[in-house]
Amino acid sequence: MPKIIMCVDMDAFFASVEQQADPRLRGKPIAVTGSGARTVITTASYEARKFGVKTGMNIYEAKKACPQLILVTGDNEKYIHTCKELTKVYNQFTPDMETYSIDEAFLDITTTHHLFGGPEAIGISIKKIIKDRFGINCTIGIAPNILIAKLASDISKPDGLRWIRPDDVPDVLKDLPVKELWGIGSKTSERLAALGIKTCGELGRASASLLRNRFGIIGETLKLMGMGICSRPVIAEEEEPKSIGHSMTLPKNIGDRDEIKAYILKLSEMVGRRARRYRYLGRKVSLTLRYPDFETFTKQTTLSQYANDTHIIYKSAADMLSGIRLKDRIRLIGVCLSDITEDEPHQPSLFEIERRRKDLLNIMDAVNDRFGDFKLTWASYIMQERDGGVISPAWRPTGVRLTL
DNA sequence: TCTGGGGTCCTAGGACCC
DNA sequence: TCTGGGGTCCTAGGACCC
Repeated sequence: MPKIIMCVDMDAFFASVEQQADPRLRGKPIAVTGSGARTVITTASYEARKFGVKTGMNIYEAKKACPQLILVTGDNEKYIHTCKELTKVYNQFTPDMETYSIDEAFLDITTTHHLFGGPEAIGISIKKIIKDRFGINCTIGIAPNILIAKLASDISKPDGLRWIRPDDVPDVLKDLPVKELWGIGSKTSERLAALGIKTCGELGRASASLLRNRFGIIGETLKLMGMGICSRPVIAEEEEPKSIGHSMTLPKNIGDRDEIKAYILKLSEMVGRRARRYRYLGRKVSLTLRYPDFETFTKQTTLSQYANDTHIIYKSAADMLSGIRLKDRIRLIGVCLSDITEDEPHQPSLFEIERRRKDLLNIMDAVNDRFGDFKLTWASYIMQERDGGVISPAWRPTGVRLTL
């Protein structure tokens, strides 16, 4: 029996939430941005999109496209709150629900839709509840699998509802550019175009061995995607994270290593604190740097033991920095902890506690000695300054991805 | 007043081991 | 009187997603 999967995608989520919160913004071209000096557009309202304002644009570009654009600094708590409320709505219709991102969810309604009058009736209900309760439009796609459900919602935005039944799939895909499929980006579509494959129809008919030769293990998956086949299930349980990282574009490019290290310390503390809060340890630390010309590179090192201590993360990242000859000033710094495992709860011995306290004090002293300019203390600089705790669509309502 | 931040997955080459 | 072959671990980089 074919499954019935629903994709619920909020329309211009952050912008819609802001317009709902402030009636003066309704019907106007607005854009939500981050808080930094060199931020970009996170979400543009549909009124702003008409002028060509797009996600990822810098402020200058966006204002050029739409001079009357109203900029709103994102308020993550609002979006998280709304997202959590939305999951409650979805759970009225099925327990088999995956919060894929902050503004998108997959629902497997295969075994529950008959209780509510069928898939379309559920879609209509969800749209109405969300509109009535939160004042937000959403677009819903219904299909035999996630790939097609997502496509159905993508091609029906905004404020749409589309059910692609199994028999309709070939027709929908026949002339659809491959780039429209979830998982096929610009590079893959270019490589496919070089093989004369532009539409999903062509991809579905392409030679499996040719695709395997050119694309390796994903070759067959590509062909299946072209045919509208996808076996990825709706994953209701939150999975363990694979990495915990933070990065920041600096207010100004910096070349001074001590200044760079101060940022590395701050990012290490953000990473360590999040890992500790959710009881994860990691064994790999990576340091990412970006030059003004946007060249970006990463150094990674394996720790001798799993850890989530700020100073261990900091030390390995700072050591990696020492081994790098910088060709220019730095525009972005990132610190990431990966190879994650759960922290086994255990009673630290008195010895351990004492050792940790000493380590902590030592590192603080060392840091303060070195970066006296920053008047660095745990309380004043690292702990309190949070940079708005950027929310990303990779965020999930519970668990470690709660980066606030 | 150029270009954010959070992730996942895959590949490729080298070191090292048997 | 030339260089097997499989496996794992490691680092680096890239594609893709929201």
